Amino acid sequence: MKFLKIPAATITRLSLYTRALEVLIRDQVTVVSSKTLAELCGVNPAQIRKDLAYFGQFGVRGVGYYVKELIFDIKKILGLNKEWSLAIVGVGNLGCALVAHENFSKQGYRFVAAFDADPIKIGRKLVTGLVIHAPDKMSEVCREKGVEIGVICAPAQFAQDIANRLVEVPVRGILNFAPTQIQAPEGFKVENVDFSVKLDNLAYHLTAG
Amino acid sequence: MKFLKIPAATITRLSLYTRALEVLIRDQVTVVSSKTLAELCGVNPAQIRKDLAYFGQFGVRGVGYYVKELIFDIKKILGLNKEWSLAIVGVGNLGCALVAHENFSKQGYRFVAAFDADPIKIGRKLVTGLVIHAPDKMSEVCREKGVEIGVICAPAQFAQDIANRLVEVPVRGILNFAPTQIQAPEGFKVENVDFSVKLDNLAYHLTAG
DNA sequence: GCCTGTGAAGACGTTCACAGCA
DNA sequence: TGCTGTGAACGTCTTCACAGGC
Repeated sequence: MKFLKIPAATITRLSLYTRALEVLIRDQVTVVSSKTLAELCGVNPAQIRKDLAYFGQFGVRGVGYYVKELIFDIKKILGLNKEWSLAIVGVGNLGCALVAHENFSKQGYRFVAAFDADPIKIGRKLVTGLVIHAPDKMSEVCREKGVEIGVICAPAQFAQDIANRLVEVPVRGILNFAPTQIQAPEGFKVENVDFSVKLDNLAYHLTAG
Repeated sequence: MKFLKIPAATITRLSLYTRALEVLIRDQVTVVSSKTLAELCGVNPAQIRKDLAYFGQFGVRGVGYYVKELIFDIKKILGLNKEWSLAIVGVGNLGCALVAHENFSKQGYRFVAAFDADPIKIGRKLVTGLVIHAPDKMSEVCREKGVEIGVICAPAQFAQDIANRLVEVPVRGILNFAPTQIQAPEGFKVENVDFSVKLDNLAYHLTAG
């Protein structure tokens, strides 16, 4: 069923489903219905069934879904049955925190390279042992380390420039923490993590609603 | 026009518009058309006009929008014409990075309280001078400091418990960085900042697309 | 009986196309 | 002429409702 267009929201939800399923595994639950899983994720049961239906049939009628099988299948769909190599660009407070953050490694995302424009930082090591390189080493180091995803964690005014370098390397995708829209070539995937926008959303709802 | 339902995506875009407008102000641009602004934000021009139309009429036909007026109006809509008081709960690497992050203060978001369950951290001060309190002081300290928004930056397994405390204080909204869905009472606003999910999205697109 | 898988219906958001106005 | 403001058309996503199968 891969040929029909899959909503972006479906992919995001699949990611949430794996989390809920991991909790179920920890609790020794072996089978789950779309109804139960839906409650855990805060979505509609039909939504779950439809999301899964884009990729095949994973359940047993009258029974539900086998938790371990389902999580395996979803992870395979998402491409989480491999390790992904990341590079961090900009190792300020936030960048360092991300590299050290255990959620990434738990999920199979490994930081294998680090870059910063600050001459004082270049050559120094992060707590993980990762050496900080100058930005002009980006192509060389990223290719050598097989970097697939670049994580931009620099001030907004440098973000586009960094993105251009990452596209040139080439890496395959970018996770952008800088509060700015990044232009990238057609087909090149950029995901934004934008907490200012989320805060503004809160501010709006607390003001108006 | 406040009585008709406003799409969540509209609010998110308003936030992006302010950013683009701030760049225009820096570049001394005084008037902008929906077409130009749309290009800067990567959206459709009609989308911008429709988004603004939910809240009134801000442009001049045949001319466009006056940049300074428009940014003022949008900020007012979003509730950014005041300062917001935040509390950070969980001052690990990421929590510290957020408190120190200048994007928050630039936008009028101030961290006025900090909490952590680690006994070693309690009583210590962050680089900003903020004292770290024990979680059981949450009600007392938050009320005293007038905290409006709680920022959860603790491991996933503690997030719901922290959220419950924050709801009890009560704060008015929650920004959640923990990778888990938080249950909150009807009408209580929770925004999630979820970089694992964003990475999973990248992984999917790099695998399938 | 129970729960999945799925076409059809409904809700929602975006884009078009043009009327209205400087 | 140029650009906003907006109803109508379009497309997309979500939910319903039930057929299919254990």
